[in-house]
Amino acid sequence: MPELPEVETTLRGIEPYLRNAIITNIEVRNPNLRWPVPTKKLAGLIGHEVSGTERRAKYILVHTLQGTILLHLGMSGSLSVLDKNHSVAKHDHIDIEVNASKIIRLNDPRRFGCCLLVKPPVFSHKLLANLGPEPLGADFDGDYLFQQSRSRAVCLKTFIMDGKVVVGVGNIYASEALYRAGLRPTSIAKRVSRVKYRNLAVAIKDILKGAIRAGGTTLNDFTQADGKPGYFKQELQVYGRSGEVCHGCDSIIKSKIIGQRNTFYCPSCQKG
DNA sequence: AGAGGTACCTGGCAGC
DNA sequence: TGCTGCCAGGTACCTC
Repeated sequence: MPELPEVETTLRGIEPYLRNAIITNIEVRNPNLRWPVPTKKLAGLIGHEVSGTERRAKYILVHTLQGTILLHLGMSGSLSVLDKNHSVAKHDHIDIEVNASKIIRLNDPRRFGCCLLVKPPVFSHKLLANLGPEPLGADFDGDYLFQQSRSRAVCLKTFIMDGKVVVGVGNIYASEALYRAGLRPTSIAKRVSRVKYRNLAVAIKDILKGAIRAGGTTLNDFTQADGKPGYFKQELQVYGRSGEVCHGCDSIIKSKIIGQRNTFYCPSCQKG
């Protein structure tokens, strides 16, 4: 479900409720996420104030002076803001209650997400230490991609989905960015030119910004923190469209498994 | 070092 | 209606 735009959309939805809020309770109904949820350690945050929130890659960080809650939504997770005492549904694993009035609720059917407590220095944590640059940051551009790719014999799509290269480009937006840049997902990363990487970097930024503006992509079950769907699905050019006509020419969109993930492209528009 | 495969888990859907 | 098999937005970790 969530790629970078969905995580960013989620953070924007919950941030107003967390800003300077006092954590008044943390309820863990099911600690069996990707890694065991440290219920007791999290309880140590009760009574303390949220000092800030941020996103790094697809992680949401909720800072307090006692430690940082590190949240990941995995494939199927979502966070929503609800009134305290809102009824509990299936897969509602964790509630973070703030100001004794609202709860930030994690629902994650597949339980690939995580909720950990990290002590400073937060960015030295194993999960954060080796991440590549943010795609929307100034240090991510075509020259960087070109330089990183010189020793890489993997498919271009696998390369841009590698979190050590750049974070936040998941399966949907990888296909979309490659389409926008006119590049074949199966091209070998180290054989792609600097000029093409410049186009690709711009395409990645544009796609992600557009998706954030639309509130993310809702395929089956993604909703923003207020329960509304994202509207980027209408703007998808290739993802999920195999067998349909390309919006840019008369060709039929194809799909191919690359790195165990379904990949969509136009054989005519993407020759690079 | 880099490439490729496996594992974690539930739910929805197509096909029988 | 119910069963089976397949697919799904992520990514750490293992082996080669």
